[in-house]
Amino acid sequence: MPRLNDEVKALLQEYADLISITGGDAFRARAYEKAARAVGGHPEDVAGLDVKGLQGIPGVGKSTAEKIGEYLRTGRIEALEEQRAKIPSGVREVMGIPTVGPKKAMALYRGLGVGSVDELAEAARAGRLGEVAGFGERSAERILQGIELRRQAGGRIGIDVATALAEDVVAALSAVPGCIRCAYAGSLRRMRETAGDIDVLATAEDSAPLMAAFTALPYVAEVVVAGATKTSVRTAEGVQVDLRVVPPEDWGAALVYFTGSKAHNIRLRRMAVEAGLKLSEYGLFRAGPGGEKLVSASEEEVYAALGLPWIAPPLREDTGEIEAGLRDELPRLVTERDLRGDLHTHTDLTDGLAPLEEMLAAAAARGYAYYAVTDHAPDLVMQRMTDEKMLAQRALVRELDGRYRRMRVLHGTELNIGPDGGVDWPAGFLAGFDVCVASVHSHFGLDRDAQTRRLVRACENPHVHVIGHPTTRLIGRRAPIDVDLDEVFRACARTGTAMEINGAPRRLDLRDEHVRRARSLGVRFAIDSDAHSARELANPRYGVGTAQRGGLTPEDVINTWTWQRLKRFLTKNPPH
DNA sequence: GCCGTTTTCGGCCCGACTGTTTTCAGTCG
Repeated sequence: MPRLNDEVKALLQEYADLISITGGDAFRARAYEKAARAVGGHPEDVAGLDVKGLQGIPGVGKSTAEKIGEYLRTGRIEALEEQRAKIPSGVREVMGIPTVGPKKAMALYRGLGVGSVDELAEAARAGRLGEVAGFGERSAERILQGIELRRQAGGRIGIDVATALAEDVVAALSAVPGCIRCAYAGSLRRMRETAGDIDVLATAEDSAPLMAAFTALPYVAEVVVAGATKTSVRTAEGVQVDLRVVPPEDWGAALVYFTGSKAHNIRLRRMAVEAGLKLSEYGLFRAGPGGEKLVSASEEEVYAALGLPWIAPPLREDTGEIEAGLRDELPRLVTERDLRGDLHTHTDLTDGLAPLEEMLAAAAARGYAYYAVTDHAPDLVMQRMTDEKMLAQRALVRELDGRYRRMRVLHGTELNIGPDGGVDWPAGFLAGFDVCVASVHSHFGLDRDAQTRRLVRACENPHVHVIGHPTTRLIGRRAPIDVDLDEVFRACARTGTAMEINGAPRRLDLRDEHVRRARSLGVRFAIDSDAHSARELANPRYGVGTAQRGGLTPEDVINTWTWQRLKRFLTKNPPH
């Protein structure tokens, strides 16, 4: 299920981590990290490459290529196994807690025998961390905060991982003879930002072949439940996948039921009861014993029988969609097909993996009408940006613009919003960009007032068009900054600055509820990929999911607009 | 370990922040 490149990426990353933990050469560790990233972002499948071809991937040399080759041949990497034998795997998990890196993880293991996150939490609560040199009260506190953040994520998996797995299961089962329909449901269909497990629904006259095919999938590690209507498995990565097979005539009711949400379903059932009906996963029935089945075959029929239009899954949270449906005022939700361009992307001039030409070719293949290159600005020092490099890139962009018949290439940048709300360059230099995204990359700990002021000031900058990943949260890893979002939204609406819905699966920032709120205050949005490789240009599908959950229409999203209209927005004259 | 209009060795994204130190190591972006 995971692309082989992702598997290899994970192994190389693990190898790099183990080198760091065991105190190996930091540059060697970095080399493997770099290779891991490069393999993950490489457009070509590594399975089709020999050692020579693997070395064609930038950052992959002889040694790494041989290790990958070994893995493709034998399914294991000896050197990695040797490293694994040295240290419990839990130490690497401990390293995953914010503020804990390889050195601290090792110190905790050596000093206290901490070999798992649970043991770390226990030691921190018991006040034992102080026994290890370099740890004090504050660090124990921050470690516990980090663990809590992870606990809140609750072992849920990212939407990208879940989607890939779900699509693979659906494709495999759809190919089984006798399978009439198959789709995934649950929170994933509602486009929630993470998934706890994966629900797959299928119809067939005979469920046995489907169940057999399901449990035989190569990545199934354990069969949790095996029955005629429901089978649950766990993958090697620990993800639970449930398959339910229903008769073809019950597809619609089952799909409604298993898509949820629970709150939405409860509302539907209550409406059914009020109408003298009964709704279950088996259909909509007349109430009472032996009540006749009215409809069940399609979602549309079920909703219609309750007096509702079909409701898009991302809206099914009982947050007003039922009422809107009854009034026939459901929004025409924005879709991925509505997107005419991407306004936040990177190249290898900063921390992207692919050169400009490769990103442009991939963008053009997506059918975009416009595409902005927005590499990092100099205040993010590690990216080593200079005026000269940026201007040289601009010259190249101007040259390449026009190479693609239907796609306009825009030159932009991702600015850094400083603690006081200032950005990297003075107005004169900024004026040379077609589009400027401005984002917070530092000073995450400012207090609410300061954080709000800095973002408002960034909005007020006439050269800032989009606020990138506005809350800077990383799902399950970093809490959002403390900021008065309403104040910032008002500033956006007032100044004609768009809020980004960053489609990177670990960000999804703004999130659904903020989107809803911002829209009500008159804010416009940009759904961007923040791509650091050609593959990540597909990220907007997740951002679109968030936008749909927030009830956005194409009108709300500036990168669904024609270039003519977007161009006017980018001149940022306050509307009068 | 990778890489070279610095080319087969000697570099490797650099600076800020944090908490612990009493001069700095570790982590992060």
